[in-house]
Amino acid sequence: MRLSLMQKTIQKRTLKTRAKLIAASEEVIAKGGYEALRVEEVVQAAGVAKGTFFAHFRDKDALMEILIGEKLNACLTQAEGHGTPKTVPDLIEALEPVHQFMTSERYVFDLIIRYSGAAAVAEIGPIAYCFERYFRLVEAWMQTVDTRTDITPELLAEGVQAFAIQSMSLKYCALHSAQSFSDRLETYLKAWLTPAA
Amino acid sequence: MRLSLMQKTIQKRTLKTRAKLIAASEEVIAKGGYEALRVEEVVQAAGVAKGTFFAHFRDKDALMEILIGEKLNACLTQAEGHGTPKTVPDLIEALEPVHQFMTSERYVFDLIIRYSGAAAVAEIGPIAYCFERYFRLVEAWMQTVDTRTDITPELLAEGVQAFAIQSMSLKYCALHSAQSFSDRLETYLKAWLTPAA
DNA sequence: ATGCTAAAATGACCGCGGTCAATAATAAAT
DNA sequence: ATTTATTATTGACCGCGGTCATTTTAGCAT
Repeated sequence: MRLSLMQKTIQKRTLKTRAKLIAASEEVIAKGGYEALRVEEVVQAAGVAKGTFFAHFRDKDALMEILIGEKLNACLTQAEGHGTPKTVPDLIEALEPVHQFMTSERYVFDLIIRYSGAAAVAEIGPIAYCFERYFRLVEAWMQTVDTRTDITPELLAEGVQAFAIQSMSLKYCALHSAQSFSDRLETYLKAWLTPAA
Repeated sequence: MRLSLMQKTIQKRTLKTRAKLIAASEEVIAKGGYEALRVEEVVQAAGVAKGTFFAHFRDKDALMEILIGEKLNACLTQAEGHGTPKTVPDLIEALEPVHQFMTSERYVFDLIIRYSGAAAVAEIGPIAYCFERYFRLVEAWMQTVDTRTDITPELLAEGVQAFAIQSMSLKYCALHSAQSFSDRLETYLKAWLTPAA
């Protein structure tokens, strides 16, 4: 007999259904992008009922967090493989895949920003995890790039993140479309990492 | 007879209906906050049909932009009245009403971020306008605060904005709740405005 | 006053995310 | 193999934002 405090056993079919849902979602997204995804379309493609979807994911955003988080992680892995950058342009180039994906769709950018923070320490979501990973990566790089030394690498990295987000935001702002994303970020980071006065 | 190219005349009742809708919205928000606002509740309180709402506002977000933009403008006016700040803590104090309102509700913060950029130069929305105003205000202050001089006040102001947003974001992140909003922003701004190396 | 036309208001309707009581399938115990 | 307790699935249903063909009203011309 099972003890009352035992954790609920997960049936094999649960994993299969979940995999079907994820696969169907990726199919739908490959066809029309993230924004156009409809839960009804996903469950139809997966061959399950609508209620099943919400038994596997808290809501539509939770699925998006997983899918976008996966992609983001792949981009971060790619960035890590770039080799430690030595200059600001090099740093920007190394992070390019990440920034590229984050601004691939307005919907994606907004969702990432919305879930970039962990609502509770206990349950850090996929995207919050990616932000932490981005931060740690840049922090490590800060010791190889030739920067100012009056503040900690941690603070330097937080600043890089802040300026990267600012630059991405301005990509969607018609008032500041004179400069390209890379140029703007370069201006910011030079001023942040190597101040002259 | 009216000419075909004449602009459509606006009837008096249009203004009255719009005013009723705005007033009803403010009432509803005063009761339960921005997030809990339901269009159905607003139109019921205003005594009009649902379709009327959407004849006056493109969508629910458009109404929110107007209402939140109004509040933001009031906060900015208050900030302007504070007198030109001379130190970083003073700068933070001067901007406090603005930051306070922006983080009064998670829903409000997300909406502000989402509409902070003007989608098209032609149609700059209320919130994008406030961002521009915030930026100009800080830019002007940059000439009185004792800062580094190697970069333009414009760039300095953009950085202040970026760090303010970063600090507000982290307010909603349980992983970084050790520091308070003001302390974190102060750390950022000191490093940004008065680098030591 | 009356007729006419453009503007404004209406509410039934739709799309889509999300819920939940009922039902089916699974795995363990006998 | 049968029973039983638990987990997974189902689909009718709801809430709420948004649409649009139809109706009502305002304002001008006669």
